[in-house]
Amino acid sequence: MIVRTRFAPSPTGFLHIGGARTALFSWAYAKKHGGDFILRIEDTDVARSTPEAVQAILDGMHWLGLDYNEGPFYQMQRMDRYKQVIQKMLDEGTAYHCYCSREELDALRETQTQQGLKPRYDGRWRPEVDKVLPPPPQEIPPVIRFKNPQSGNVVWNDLVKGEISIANQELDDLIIARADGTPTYNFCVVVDDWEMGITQVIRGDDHVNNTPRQINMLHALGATIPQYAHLSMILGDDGQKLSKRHGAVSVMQYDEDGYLPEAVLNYLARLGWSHGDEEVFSMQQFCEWFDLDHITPSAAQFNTDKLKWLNAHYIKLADSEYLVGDITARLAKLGVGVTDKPNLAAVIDLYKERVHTLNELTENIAYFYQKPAMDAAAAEKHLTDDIKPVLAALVGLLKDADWQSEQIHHAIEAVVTQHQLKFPKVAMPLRVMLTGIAQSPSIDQVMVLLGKDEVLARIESVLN
RNA sequence: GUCCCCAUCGUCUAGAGGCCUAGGACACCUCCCUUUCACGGAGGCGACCGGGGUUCGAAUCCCCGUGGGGACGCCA
Repeated sequence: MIVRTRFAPSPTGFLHIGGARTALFSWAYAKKHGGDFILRIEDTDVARSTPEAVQAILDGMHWLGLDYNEGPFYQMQRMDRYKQVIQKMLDEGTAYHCYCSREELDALRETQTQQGLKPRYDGRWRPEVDKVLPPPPQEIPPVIRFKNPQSGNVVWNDLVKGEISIANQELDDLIIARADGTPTYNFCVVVDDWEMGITQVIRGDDHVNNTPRQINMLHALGATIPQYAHLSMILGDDGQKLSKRHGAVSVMQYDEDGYLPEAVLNYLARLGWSHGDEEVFSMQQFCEWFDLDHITPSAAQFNTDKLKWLNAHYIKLADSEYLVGDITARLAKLGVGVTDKPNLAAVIDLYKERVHTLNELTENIAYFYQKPAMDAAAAEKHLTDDIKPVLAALVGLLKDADWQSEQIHHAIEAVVTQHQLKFPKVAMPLRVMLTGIAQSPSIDQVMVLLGKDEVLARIESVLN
């Protein structure tokens, strides 16, 4: 049987890190087994779903490179089909009308909670043999409920958590269609997973409690039950639950913050899943290795430091020419226009082994394209009066130098020897004058890229 | 409250009864490299939640406890 997995977000916000990992695992599982990965937008909550959120999810998927074989399907466009199935269930007696008002339900819940009971529908409109139902009140438009089995257990072998068993007594007759006729989440999922031929449902473990209800409905429809794999949640860096109020950010924020999708993907792959001691691997390798057996059933705390480490790794690996477009855009955001004088790819080459994010890279190289503001503390420490004559002497040598890093190095060596100094004594003030700060790559290489005119101009503007 | 789930270094994890004196990675510390800062290299620190079983033998299996999380919507 061909593997078919799906990612089914509701468009009520951006694609966050947890959703991204769920999507990644579903995607990888399909790839691994040569199956299909389907994107389904669960937009039946009309009040909260927005087209912007749909776009945000699509953008996130695209940035990560999670492509889908089918979809996106929109549940709102499948209303007719849901209604047909509901009618079928009504006809077959596996669903029924319930005329409870919201107020009545609220009151019921309150009493149960006060009594220390689990709040659930008491089945007052559930038809039974020999049970006499009251006449339907005219003023209340009914909802439709699923007639859940009342005894026995629903048991499934969760591909991540192992066997899970929930008693039907714990479940109540859930609403599958609202008073206005629109079907609800648990029902749409059932119909869609069934009709889309989903073989493995890989989703967040906040759905564990929905699973027995869905299995019961699947049974009522005579559908095949897919396998389920419930992924544990991802906690924030501080170990706290991620929420809109606390720490949850769009995956696109990582783009914004200077992370490469390769790094985010690799990081997410290792969060809750492992393949022995492997830490760094491509998505192709991941798809070959991926399995549900090695997913941790416990929640995982996000670790930005490790993500940064991976990001640094992928930045080092990245082709500098390839990064030019991205870095140009990031520089523009800082108000820095790239010129062709120092070749940007060459500048990136010089810096990409030293940074953890593309933003860091961008900030570090800005001085190549605009005069840097000089760090006062660094200037005070290194750019002392006694060194200025030495620098003036260096300027003289530099003017005649062939502009290669070796020649520049020789020039510095020459003044260093002549004045009986250590190399850093001259290199440090040069750094401060040229880059604004006391840390940079080899100063001669910086000077090569900066160009003779610019180097002399920056030095002389300080000396004069 | 009820039900469900989870539990190895600070963090992500390896571990399917003897391979465990518990391995790797991030972070941290030390040293090396060095023209500063990084990068890189070599070391170091650091964990099986507690208690009972089962077994010749348990991080691994079972039970109880404790702690954490999730779910209990005409949200998804």
